[in-house]
Amino acid sequence: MSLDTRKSKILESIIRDYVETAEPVGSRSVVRKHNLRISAATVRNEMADLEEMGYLEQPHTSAGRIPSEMGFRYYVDCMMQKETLDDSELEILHKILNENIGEWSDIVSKVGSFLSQVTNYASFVIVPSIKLSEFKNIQIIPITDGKAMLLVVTDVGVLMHRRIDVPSSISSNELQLIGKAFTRVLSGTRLDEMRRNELKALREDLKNRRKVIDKVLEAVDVMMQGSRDESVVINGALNILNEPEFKDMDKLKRILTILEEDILLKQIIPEKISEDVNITIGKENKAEDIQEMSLVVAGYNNFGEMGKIGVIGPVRMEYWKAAGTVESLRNILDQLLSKKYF
Amino acid sequence: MSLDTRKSKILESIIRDYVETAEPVGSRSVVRKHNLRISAATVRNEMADLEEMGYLEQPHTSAGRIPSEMGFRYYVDCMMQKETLDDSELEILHKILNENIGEWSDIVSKVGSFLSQVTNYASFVIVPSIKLSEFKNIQIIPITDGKAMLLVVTDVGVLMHRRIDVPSSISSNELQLIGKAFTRVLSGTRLDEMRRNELKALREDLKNRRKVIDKVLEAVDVMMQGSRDESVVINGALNILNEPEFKDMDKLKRILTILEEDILLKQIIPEKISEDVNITIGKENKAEDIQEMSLVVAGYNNFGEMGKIGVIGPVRMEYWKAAGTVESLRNILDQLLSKKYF
DNA sequence: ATTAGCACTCAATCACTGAGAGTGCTAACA
DNA sequence: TGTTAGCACTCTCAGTGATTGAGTGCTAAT
Repeated sequence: MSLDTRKSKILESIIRDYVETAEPVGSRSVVRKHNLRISAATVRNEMADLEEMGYLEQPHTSAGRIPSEMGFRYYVDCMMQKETLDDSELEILHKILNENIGEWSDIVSKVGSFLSQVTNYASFVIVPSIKLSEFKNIQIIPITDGKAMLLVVTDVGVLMHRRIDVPSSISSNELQLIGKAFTRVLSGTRLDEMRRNELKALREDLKNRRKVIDKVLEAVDVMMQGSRDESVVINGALNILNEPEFKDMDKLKRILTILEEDILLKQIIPEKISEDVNITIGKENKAEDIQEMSLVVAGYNNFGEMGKIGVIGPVRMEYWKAAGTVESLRNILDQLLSKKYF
Repeated sequence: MSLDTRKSKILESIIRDYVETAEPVGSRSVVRKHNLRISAATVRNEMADLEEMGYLEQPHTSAGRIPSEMGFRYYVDCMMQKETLDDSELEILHKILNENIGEWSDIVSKVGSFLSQVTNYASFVIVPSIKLSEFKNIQIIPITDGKAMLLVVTDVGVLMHRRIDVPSSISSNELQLIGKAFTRVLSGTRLDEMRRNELKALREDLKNRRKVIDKVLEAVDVMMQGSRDESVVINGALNILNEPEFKDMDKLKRILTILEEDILLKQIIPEKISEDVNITIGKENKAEDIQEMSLVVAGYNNFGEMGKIGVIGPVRMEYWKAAGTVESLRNILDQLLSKKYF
């Protein structure tokens, strides 16, 4: 259902006012602030229409109107212009990205922190699990008598390390040899296929060092378990303290608990999202706990797997800004990753 | 100044009641709940005395009394019996510690999480910087053309890794050689003394690979910067949402912001602490931001440096439980570390 | 020294009121 | 026919007593 120009203008005015002030918007202030050339009475009539259509609602008879979730949905679908990063923001972003080109996880956390700062909502970045990447190199480095460090480098450069016990009789050189043997056999193998592979050959190759091999396999197994899940980086969760709709302690606690716990957050974000920026508003969210919140999510391409980046905030959200910023940052992540920089 | 038995009993009753209910305690309820064999009127007289001495205060004339910070201090210094972990808690703890003996940082975060769960306050563990440990082993592992991973293992087993650029002409073997050369020269050197050391000799040794060496040194430098500071692990910050004294949004936000930011938290914890469990109550804290909170901190021995573990909560804190738990966990950390398990 | 009794104090709660914001409706107007 | 001015109406919010009840401090009796 489409609205005529005037109704659209009024709806937009109300949305912008309400998002800014968190107060119901009256007919007078619509006319005043957006100096439309019509009277408050006319606006009142239109507002009554919009309410009947379901785009607005009234907290009580003598209050102004606030946009319904359906109203926000209409705005997002039919009227919204994404507002991209302005020059000063871009400058900050580039400064951040050039600062200290460390691990990929550094970039992710920096971009996430930037996102939450620019939008003033909680941001999240989901980095897909690395289970599909390949072994590149395996090393065993002695630490002390009987202790060694197992290092695994994958083709996308992710490093996993874990302490293992080794017989104290074994020499540094031998450990190196064992590492090399592993590397030789497993190099190029997908991590999740490792078990089925030529471990027999490896055992054969190093049959007199079965103990170390077992330890290594055990450790690799634990690593796999640890890296099986996607990881989540959350930033700016405390931003919701600024939103008047969460002055209630119980609500606040529920939401903050979710925003603090990676696992809980993951369960909340829609599994399937489209290529574009995805917006789910209030009750559109499946997860009960966040039916008073909105999500703005985009997927980025992380070595073939889909990662996700987005913000979570109140239904009364600056969707235009959030959507624009999330989209920009998604593109930046895509770009950084496609460079094969890492 | 010491109190007679009856005054002590009354003070303790009031403290326990107030800590539990967060409400001022009246003379009647003191008699009732702790069935003392004296009348409310007598208690009133004693309470008036205690107030004059500064151990109690009255929010307003017709309210009961609440313990002053001085009252808590007296209780902590002269009356408190630390309440250690009970059997079921100990069982949980041991289960947790046996679960998955991974990195030292895993242990720290598990112990921290346990601490916050048992006490219902925010817990923190400060792990001292590793700058005083020694190089053990340096490796350079090629990842792709022109990219390699630099690995540094120290004697206490801490691993640092960082990607570096290398000339794409260089071979895997050569990288290994360079790593070995570094290891040979730097092994046993304290990390913070590295710069002054025989880097010249190293340069001589590998004069044709100056570029790689510079990259490595640069990377090590960045690593040093990153590991110069002690690290902080915070758990259960949201516990303060349960405390009625923080229903005020501004207060809440100030505190939570501190509890979210490692750096801010570090600034708050006293530099110098004694061997025993340290308790600072309300305004005893130097940091202005937490003058409505109390700290319970103990130091543990982390390879010769002092680490810290503790909780932060409202002045109305269960000091007996907090102090006992912090002390127990400090001892556990000490024990784990002295085992040279890592 | 302890206690019972009593007057007193003060926060918290509730009902009431007036002000103000905003609406819906009606009638007049272009 | 669409727009507007005007007005009565509704509902929230802030402020004002009035009331209640918990708890005290003091005094006089034990």
